[in-house]
Amino acid sequence: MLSTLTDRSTGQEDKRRLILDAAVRVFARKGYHASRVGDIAEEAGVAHGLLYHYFRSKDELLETIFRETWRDVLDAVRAIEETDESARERLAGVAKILLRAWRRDPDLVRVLVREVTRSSHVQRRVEEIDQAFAGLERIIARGQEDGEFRPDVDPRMVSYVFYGALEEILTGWVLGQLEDGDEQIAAAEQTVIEVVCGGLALDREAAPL
Amino acid sequence: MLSTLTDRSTGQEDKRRLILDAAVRVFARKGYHASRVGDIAEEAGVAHGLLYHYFRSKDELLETIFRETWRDVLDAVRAIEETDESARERLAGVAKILLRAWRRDPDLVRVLVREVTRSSHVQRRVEEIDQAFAGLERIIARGQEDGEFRPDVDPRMVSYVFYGALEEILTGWVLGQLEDGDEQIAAAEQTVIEVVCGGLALDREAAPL
Amino acid sequence: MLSTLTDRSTGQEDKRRLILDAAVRVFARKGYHASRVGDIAEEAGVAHGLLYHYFRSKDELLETIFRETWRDVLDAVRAIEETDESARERLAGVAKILLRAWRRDPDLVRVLVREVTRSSHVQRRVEEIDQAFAGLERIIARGQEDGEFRPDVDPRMVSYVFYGALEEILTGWVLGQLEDGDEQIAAAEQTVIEVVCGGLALDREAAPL
Amino acid sequence: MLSTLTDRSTGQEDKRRLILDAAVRVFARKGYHASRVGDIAEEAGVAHGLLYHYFRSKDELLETIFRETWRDVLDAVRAIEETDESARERLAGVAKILLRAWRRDPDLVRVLVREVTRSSHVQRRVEEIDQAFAGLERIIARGQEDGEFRPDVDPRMVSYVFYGALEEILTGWVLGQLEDGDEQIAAAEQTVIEVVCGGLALDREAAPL
DNA sequence: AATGAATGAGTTTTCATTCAT
DNA sequence: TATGAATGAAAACTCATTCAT
Repeated sequence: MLSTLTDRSTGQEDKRRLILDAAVRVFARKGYHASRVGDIAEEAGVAHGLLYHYFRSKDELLETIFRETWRDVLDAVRAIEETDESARERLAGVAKILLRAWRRDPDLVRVLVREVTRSSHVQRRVEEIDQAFAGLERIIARGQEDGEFRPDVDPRMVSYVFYGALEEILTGWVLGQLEDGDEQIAAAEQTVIEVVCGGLALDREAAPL
Repeated sequence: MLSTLTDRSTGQEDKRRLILDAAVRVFARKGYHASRVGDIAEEAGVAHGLLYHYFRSKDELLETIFRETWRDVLDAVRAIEETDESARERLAGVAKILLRAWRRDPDLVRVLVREVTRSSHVQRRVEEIDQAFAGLERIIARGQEDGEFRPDVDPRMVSYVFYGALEEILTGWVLGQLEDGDEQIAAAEQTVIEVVCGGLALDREAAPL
Repeated sequence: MLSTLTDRSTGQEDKRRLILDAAVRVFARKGYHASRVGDIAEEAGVAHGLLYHYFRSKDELLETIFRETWRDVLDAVRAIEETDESARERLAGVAKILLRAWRRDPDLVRVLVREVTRSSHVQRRVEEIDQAFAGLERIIARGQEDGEFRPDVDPRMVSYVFYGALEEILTGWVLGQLEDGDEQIAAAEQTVIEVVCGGLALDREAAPL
Repeated sequence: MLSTLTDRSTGQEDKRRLILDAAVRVFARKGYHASRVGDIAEEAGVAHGLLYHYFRSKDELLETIFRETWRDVLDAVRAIEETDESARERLAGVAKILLRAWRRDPDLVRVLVREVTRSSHVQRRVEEIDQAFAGLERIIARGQEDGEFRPDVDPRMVSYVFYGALEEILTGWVLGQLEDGDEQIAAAEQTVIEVVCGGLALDREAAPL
């Protein structure tokens, strides 16, 4: 179920969803390129021709997975933006969503991390991703405006630092190079927040390189 | 020239190197999958059959690019480890090497950033990459032992945060979503160091999530 | 039509059969190795991709030709085994089937004779061939038990002598080194039977080498 | 050593012979088509380029093996023709040479049986083979003239029967479907002679089919 | 909606052969 | 003689996509 990432599952299991979920599993197992359309159809239990009733191409399948997932993330980030929390709490919220996705739906994360995030298929980072970055940037900028974060760093750059940190940890889990027990996942969240928000704290300002 | 990444160019231009360099250019231009073996041979000015004299397959070509590049990075990280600098200065050194690679050899960075997924898929993150991570981890752990960094975070996890931040910024440049003027490159270095090392500073210790 | 060898043609002409028949013609014309998959597809009037819908490889095509042909031969040999004829008459029946195949379907015989080596190389002589040999052996052994043939020779060895004689004659025809008019074909049958069955006659027993 | 077939080894081991012998071993092991020129060169311990000093092509290598072997066989058959033996003894001599070759040089027989005998490379049966057949035919015809063999069968056809029987037995040994202990080899010789010469005996004449 | 037979463009790889040294 | 780097023709096979049913 795609939407488990942010837990917005609708429960409806039509053929389209069947195919999409099968695609996630197959892509996770063999990688996008090594996955044949027939594999996905077989996994979904339908004829491979049917796939083309719902999706224009194999590529669109991947892009759809991508887009739908990020739409959820985007919604979640927006919801966080609308809370009354501190910037630090907001970033912690985002970290929690992304890192806990690994527990919720490892296959999906596997696909997103391995195939999409830096994919050259989806030539330009899909719009949704950019908007998630923009959300992060706004959270950070607001933190600066509110005097919570030091104002002398570019919030856009910091959003890259923050997102990159999260993604690298997910990658470590995907590739099995980082332990991913419940404790480690919690520790990961805390470390990222401690380090990044610690580094953004006001009294750190103007430290000479 | 592969070795420009860390400036260890030997000047020798044998056929093997010729092919490797051509591959970097072609992969950078069209992406690994869209690059035909014939394109690479043509770019190198040799018959495509010769390619198989030096490399087992198109895939081994990519793997070699990864391996050789990371071997250079690894050497550079080791050299940094052997200096008398502070942990912060050492991390700054690593950041400088990785981020300035974008200026030195954008094609190479383009390939490395865009095809990481393939390298890690095909051959689970080359050993050299792991060792570079281990170097980062040692630098951080030493910083903790020396009382420069707070001791309550897992150095391994922090190495992921640090490396992820750098990689994401490179990705931003590769995808054209982040400005990459000389100023911005310098700013990127400073921001990463400020934020991460700031967050690792001693007085940040034990801040509640 | 493959089955013309023993005249069991069903008349159904599905694509699979179309391809198989085309393969026989093309292999007969150019030899297995010199035949390109595209040639066969063209001869069959289908796209070459379709070939892989029905057969795993070019090799499986040849193997199938062998297997199906020998299955027919096997059936015919079994039918002969079930008659009330003398051993000599039974062997004559087998000789007739194999030698007259040259008239019925020269292309098929051409392929079988010229590519035996490949069939036996790739897949150690199809099971069907072995069973046909076993049938011959049983016919001969029965002839010995019934007192028709001398009992002091190994029936297995004799089946090789008998089959080898037939195959060599077919080879002579295929290579154009032996005349193959109707008369000669009849003479070949008679000669093989005369010589082999003559040599197996009871009063020949125990002749010193 | 090629010439072991009829034991005419000269003892000289020049590079040409080295390559030829290596080729026999490699062809025997992997089959002609699967054998690469490089394999043969490696087996011979020379650079593969050298092969082209002695032979025009890979094909000529096979043809040479073929031709040289059959020249030996041909000489042996001629020697037999010049003896004072009976036709039966002469045929026994030929059978002995061919069947015992399996013991002397199994690799060579393997190659001859699997790659050449019905090969489509050597489109036309090499002249030497034809001459060996002709020798057999003369022996048989002489047997008929001398009143040793029945005159009512075509000697040419009988030479095919005789040779085919021998070749099929060799094939059985090559493919491992026939036991090839010393006893069995002797039995094979005896069986072939008993059956074929028995069938050619005078009193068998005119038996109705 | 659903099927799966049919299509055919597209590319890596192999390997015999050549040739400069 | 001897080497092995260099060449390039040649072909099997894959698989996304279409479409008649």
